[in-house]
Formats: sequence, structure tokens, C-alpha cells
Amino acid sequence: MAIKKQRAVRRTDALSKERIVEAAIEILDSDGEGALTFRTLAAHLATGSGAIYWHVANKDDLLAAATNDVIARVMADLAGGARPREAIRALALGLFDAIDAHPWVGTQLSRAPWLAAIPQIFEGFGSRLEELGVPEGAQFDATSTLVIHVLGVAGQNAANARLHAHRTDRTAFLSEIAQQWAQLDPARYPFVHRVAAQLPEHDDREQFLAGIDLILGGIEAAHPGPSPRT
Amino acid sequence: MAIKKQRAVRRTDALSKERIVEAAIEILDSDGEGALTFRTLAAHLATGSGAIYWHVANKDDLLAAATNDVIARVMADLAGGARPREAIRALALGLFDAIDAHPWVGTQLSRAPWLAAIPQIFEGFGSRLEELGVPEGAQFDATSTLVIHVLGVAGQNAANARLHAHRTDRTAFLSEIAQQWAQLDPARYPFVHRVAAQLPEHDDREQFLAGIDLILGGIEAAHPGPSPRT
DNA sequence: CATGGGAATGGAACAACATTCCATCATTGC
DNA sequence: GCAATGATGGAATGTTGTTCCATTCCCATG
Repeated sequence: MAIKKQRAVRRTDALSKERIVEAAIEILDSDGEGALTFRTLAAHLATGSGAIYWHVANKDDLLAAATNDVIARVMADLAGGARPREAIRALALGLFDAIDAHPWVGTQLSRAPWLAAIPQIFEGFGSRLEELGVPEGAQFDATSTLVIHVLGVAGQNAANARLHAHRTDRTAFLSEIAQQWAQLDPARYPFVHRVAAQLPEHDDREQFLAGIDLILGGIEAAHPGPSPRT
Repeated sequence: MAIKKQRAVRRTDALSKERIVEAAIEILDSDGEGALTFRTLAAHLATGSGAIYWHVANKDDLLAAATNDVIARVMADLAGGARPREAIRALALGLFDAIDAHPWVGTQLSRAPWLAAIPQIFEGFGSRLEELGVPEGAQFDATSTLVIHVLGVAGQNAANARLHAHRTDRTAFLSEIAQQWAQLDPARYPFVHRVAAQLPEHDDREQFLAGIDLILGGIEAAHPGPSPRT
């Protein structure tokens, strides 16, 4: 009854959590994680920092909302029902691409396991594993391994992005690290030495997917389901 | 020649990077990540914050040194040469236990891929996979999948620890999350619903190891080595 | 044995930040 | 119309990482 004439409250440019989150995402995407402060955000919204706190509990709350926003969009785009294994790969790649496009999402995911986005991701992987024929007792471990892989890559990607921001391009940066690795004692680090050469030219996305396939392979090897067709 | 009488410089309690890192680790371990500031550190060392900057570039430098310190100790303890697969599991568990004991290490690992500790971890896993008979072309992907799993769990563990700090015990905290998960729409989140019950009582360490085994299973399934004995 | 200069020190000062406070304004139910 | 509540915006507040700088210590050189 009280919700009668709740038309556009105040001016058309009234503040709201949605508008604040939207502005925050813009700042994060265009200028990076370090650029989001309540001052820049207030300036962007042409208001004061105090007003923002009326709609948002604190910075963590704001970042969580922004992260959930991005992830929810990804999950919505991936409703389609391909075969389970393909659906898992598609979901993983969708998440990777979103994290790659918004590196700050990676930072959030890797430090906030209680985010609303997490059960969504869990559901996405878990229900597909169910379809794949993974026995119930093994679903939790298998799903969490997939989720951990996504979150792990998310964190590393975000960390890399924090460096790229003020450095040269990605390949040059990886070459620097490869050079450091190549300078380690070859007797004690033979493997690192061998791999250093592949570092600058490797594709993060392909390596991420290779990891997903490895895990899926392990799951199928442990539980050869009733359907041998992958 | 110039390095002649460089005995104990200054007083016996002279500042040094080692002593600073040592003190930082003490603070991090006993009072958590949030407790480490240059002021508390200076108080702990009975000096001023300016003096610390003579030995340490900045806070990131300090945290990196502390992290490398802890990881280097773990790696040193695990030199032993069991069979490759067992060695990989032992290394993974060693890292998990260290991260579990020092959650702040997890935070660092999941946000700093250029740490000196990373190539050490890479070498640890990679050289064992070589022994396992994984072909050279597949070693990079397989190793990075194992490393990502460790780093992913590291980040999640650290995030959980940040919450426990001021809450009740761990089981109670997981029960809270499980309750939130259980309140989601069962029609849209059937899997999450089923898994919520297992959440409070599950063992992070076992689940971590299950993930490692899943990945190892995938590696072996993809590359059935010359040695069928695991 | 003095002494000058670089290595170290410690604490004050600075800038940036998240957050809180509060005086003010707009809107709405009465 | 008027009080009460919903929102606002900007000025404090307290804490942080970092810088600055006057001072102290030690060593090599005269």
C-alpha cells in the first residue's frame, strides 16, 4: 500500500545502488583497480562521498556488487544446453573471458569466497558433472577443483594486469620474467629453464582450457560414466 | 678487498632485512594480515618507520621477502626423493600446510606471480612430471595446472582466514554459508542445495588433495607413460 | 689520534584513502 | 501547510604507506 506512487524518486539522475555500481564498473574497467576511490566515484557521479554511503555499506560491498553483476551477466549468457562436457568448457571459457576483460573481477573472486557469484559458478559446473554421470559422492570434490582452477587463474590474471597497467605490452613483460627464470642455476632449475622459452609466447587462454581438460580427463578417468561418448 | 672487517655492523641489535622480515612474519602470524603496518613493525623493532625503509623498498617488497622466506623453507624440507607421484603429493601437501599455517602467504601467492617462490614451485612440480614420463610438449600445461590449483586454494584459504579472525570458529562460519546456499531457489540451484549439507563438515586439506589427484589422474590419462606403476 | 663522509637511524611531516558526521534539502504522509 | 523521513554533499577524522631530514654512528684516511 505504501508502494503507491513510487515513480521516479527525486530527479532523474537520482542516486541508486545500480547507478553507483555501474559507475564503479566504468571506472574499474577504464582506469584499473587503483583508480576506484570514493572521491573519484563521487566526482564521476557529481555528488559527495557521503551520499554514496547511503546506498552502499562500504567499499567491499561495492566491489562485491560489481563483481556479482559481471558474473551474473556471464552466467545468463551461457544458459544454452550443449552436451555436458562442452557446456563445462563453454562455461569455463565464458568466465575466463569475462575475467580477462575485467581483471578486477579476478581480484575479487580470488579473495571473497562468500560472494553471491560463487554458488552460481558452483551450480554451473556441478549440475553439468551430474549430467556427465559423476557419482554423487564425487561431485563436490570434482566441482570444487574446477571452481578453484577458475579462481586461481582469475587471481593470477588480475595480478598480471596490475603490472601491465604501467609497463609495456604483455609479451615484453613475460619476456622479462622468462629472462629472470633463465638466469636461475640450470643445475637446480632444469625444468624452469626449459619452460622459460615457452613463457613469452604461450597463450593464457589456451593454457587455462588445457587445465580444464586435464581436470575433466581426471574426473572421467576416475568415474568412467555410463556414457562413453564424451 | 673492501670486504675486510665487515664483522657485526653496529650494535648487536642492528637492523637488517632479515631481522625486519623475521619481525614482520611474527606479526603476520600472530595478529593477521591487517596488523602489519610500518608503525607496528617499527614499534616491534624499537625503531622508526624511516629506518625500515633503508633496508626494504616498500611494503610489497617486505611481503614478498616474507613470502619467499616461508616457501623456501617448505621447499627445503621436501628435498627427499620418493616416487614421482608421491613426491608431487607431498610437495602439494607441504605447500598447503604452510599456507594453512600462514594464511597471509596465500594472499601474497595469489596476487604476485613474479615472486621468487613461483619458479621454485614450478620446478618442484615440473621436474617430477618429467620423471613421471609426461612428454615435454605437455609439461608446461600440466605443471601450470598443478601450480594454479595450489595458488587458487591459497587465495581461498587466505580469504577464509580473514573472516575467521573476528568470527566464531570455522565450522560455524561454514554453516552460515551453507545456510545461505540452502536458501537459494532449489529449482534453479539443485546442485548447490545438495552440496550445502556437505559444506560445514568437509575437510579443506582432503579436498585440496582430491583436486591434486584429479589433475594427476588427468595427466596420466592423457599421457599413459612407460611406467604403469604409479 | 682527530676528522670527514657515507651508512643508518628515528621521528616528524605529507598525501591519499575509507569512513563518519552533520547541516541541509527534498519529498511525502497527514 | 507541516512535521518526519529519505537523501544529499561536503567537511572532518583517523589510519595508512611513504618521504624528508636532522642527527648519530662507524670507519678509513690524514
